[in-house]
Amino acid sequence: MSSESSITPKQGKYLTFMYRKQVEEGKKATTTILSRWFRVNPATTTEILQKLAEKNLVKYARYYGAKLTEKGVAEAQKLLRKHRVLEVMFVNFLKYDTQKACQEASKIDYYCSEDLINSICRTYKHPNRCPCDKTIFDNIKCRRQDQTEKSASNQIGDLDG
Amino acid sequence: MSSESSITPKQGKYLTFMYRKQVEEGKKATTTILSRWFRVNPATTTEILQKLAEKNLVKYARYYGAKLTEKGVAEAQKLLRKHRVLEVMFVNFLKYDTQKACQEASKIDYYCSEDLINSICRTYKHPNRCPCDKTIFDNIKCRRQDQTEKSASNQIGDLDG
DNA sequence: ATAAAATTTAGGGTTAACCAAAAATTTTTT
DNA sequence: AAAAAATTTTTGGTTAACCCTAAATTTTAT
Repeated sequence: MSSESSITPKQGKYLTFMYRKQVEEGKKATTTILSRWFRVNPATTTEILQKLAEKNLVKYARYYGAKLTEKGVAEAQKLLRKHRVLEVMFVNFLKYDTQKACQEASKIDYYCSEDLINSICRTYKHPNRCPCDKTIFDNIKCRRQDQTEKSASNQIGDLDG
Repeated sequence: MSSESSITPKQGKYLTFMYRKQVEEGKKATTTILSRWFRVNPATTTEILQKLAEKNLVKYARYYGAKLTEKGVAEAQKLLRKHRVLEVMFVNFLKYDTQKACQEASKIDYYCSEDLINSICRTYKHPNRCPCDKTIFDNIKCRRQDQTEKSASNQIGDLDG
């Protein structure tokens, strides 16, 4: 249930990077480009691409590269929304410049619950642009101010404050 | 450098839990107590305790339990500060109740940079109590509004927004 | 049609977390 | 003080995420 995300942090980074390249820039994210960006051996990139393919987030044909599936696009947008909503907050609330906002958002976006992001999003009246003017994808639940989330009580290892 | 934290997320959870028990409640966090709290096999707890001992965060003598070292206390306080500063923000800015604030803070505290936490802390004029009235430890750098942090440019795999 | 470049396979490695079962140690009962 | 019980540790695993080099394969550019 809830499956907040069945992908790993690194897989998330790959998805969002591929999204930017493919969807937003109309370019193709080749194995080389990915491996250079993430500074890993191409073999590592291939491996991750294959994992993403297993999860149907990417359509992968060897030697021909990988393309985000609908599911992959959705997942990337989910992550980018988190990232960009955080950026909005960091710029507005903490007066960060866009670059720093991006850096700090990158460190935690993956770990932020959708609920938390929605709260921030509502606070800022559902912004549709991040500080660097990229789209913040719409989220129906958020717009509905959906309180459906059961406040899952007694989480393991929580309450450490 | 900067070593923002050489401990793993789980190790961090252990440290903060032990801190609460030992320092704040004057009790002892035995292997059984820890393994029950984290819902893991006692063997797993022993293993983690040994790792913490290797890192000098805990003084560990088999069968006699573990105690936080000075270094361990410092590390725990660093993490608890992050946690509690986040709670302050969630309660004030997002109008979360203390329980929810705690839950959401637990998900990201470890991953938040000290710099980010300091920015939030400054915004709230260095609060010394979290919403559940626990201490927020002082941080000299933060009080000094220390801008020393080099904005480490070009982080690998960042800029995914 | 080759040579060069890109990509994948094959076969590795490390580290974090986890577990069950057996052994060791301490604690509690009787 | 033994025996029994409870706790803790050791032993010997597992899985998953990332990462690598070197060799093979496929594509591309000449």
